[in-house]
Amino acid sequence: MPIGKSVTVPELQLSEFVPFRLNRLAAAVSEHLSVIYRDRFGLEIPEWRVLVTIGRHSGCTAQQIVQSTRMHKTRVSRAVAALRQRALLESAPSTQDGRELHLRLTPAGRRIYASLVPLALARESELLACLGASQRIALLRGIEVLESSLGLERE
Amino acid sequence: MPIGKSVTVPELQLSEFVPFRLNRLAAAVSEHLSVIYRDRFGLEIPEWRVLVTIGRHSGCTAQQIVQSTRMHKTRVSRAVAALRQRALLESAPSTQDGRELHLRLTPAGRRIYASLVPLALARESELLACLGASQRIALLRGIEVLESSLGLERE
DNA sequence: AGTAGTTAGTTGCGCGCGCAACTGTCAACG
DNA sequence: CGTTGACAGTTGCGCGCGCAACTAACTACT
Repeated sequence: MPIGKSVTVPELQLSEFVPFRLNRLAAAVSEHLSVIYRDRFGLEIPEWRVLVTIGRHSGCTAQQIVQSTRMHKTRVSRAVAALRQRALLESAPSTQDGRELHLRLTPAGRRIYASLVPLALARESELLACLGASQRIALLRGIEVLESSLGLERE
Repeated sequence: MPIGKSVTVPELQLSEFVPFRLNRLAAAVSEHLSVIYRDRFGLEIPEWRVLVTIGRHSGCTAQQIVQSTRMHKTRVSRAVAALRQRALLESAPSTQDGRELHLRLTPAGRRIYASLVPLALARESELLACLGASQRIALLRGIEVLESSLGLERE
């Protein structure tokens, strides 16, 4: 047995720690994107997500938005209320299930959706433009593996 | 000119939209990690980050933590206050600059730090275990490119 | 030395979030 | 048919966050 401390204390450099880096990166990407939905249309992230989901899946319910976005149901509820307040969406009770509300965009909501989507997609392309084609594929593949490992995107 | 709609409205599937996926992934990873620092030690993310930073860079100032973590200075200030409250760190005014406070872990803080770091590193390894070696390298490389493209990790 | 501008850190305030509890509706079962 | 439990969606509450304003201390310039 050697004398003295033989164990080296492991070091944790936060800027190389993957969970921290992912959080910081996600925050920066959100900030980068927010000029599209916040500065130009006065939407916050929850509203933006709800708007986009309903725009793609007209007539869906809040519960479906909860499942697909993994947002808390109160967050969805409040985002829906805010969009309804601004007359960007309307809700109608389901005929089959009186608890559910089917959500649809109003014409005003569709107009915003139609102008927002191309801008957001362009912003995404712009974000990924710093990556080569194979780099981009590898990155997305890695994210995909992590997602399924963590049980995300189950539907 | 063709008759009818010739433009196809671009679609945005949230679950394939990179900014959304990054946010969702980062949240899941944080959740996955939080059992280490929250459930076992009652620390929240800001406290955890401050603790780890001071553990690595003893005597640093709050401002240095702000720069390296990119947290808002009020968040750092409150995390420092919480850790001081629990007697996990102590602060001493700088002799060169009376505005600065040099932060050090107390023995109790060092004990927590010493038990926390190996657990966190193990959790990180566990997270990345679903990736092959080359996949992992490619993912981290992609993250790195995005970080520098967004102006992160400037120091 | 005195003043103006800057910086480190703290604090009051409003707001959005998640939790827990609630209402109303549906399905199952005796 | 009435009761029980589950589910969709909303709301009251406490809390942590970021913003803006503040104090105190440093720097620069005259």
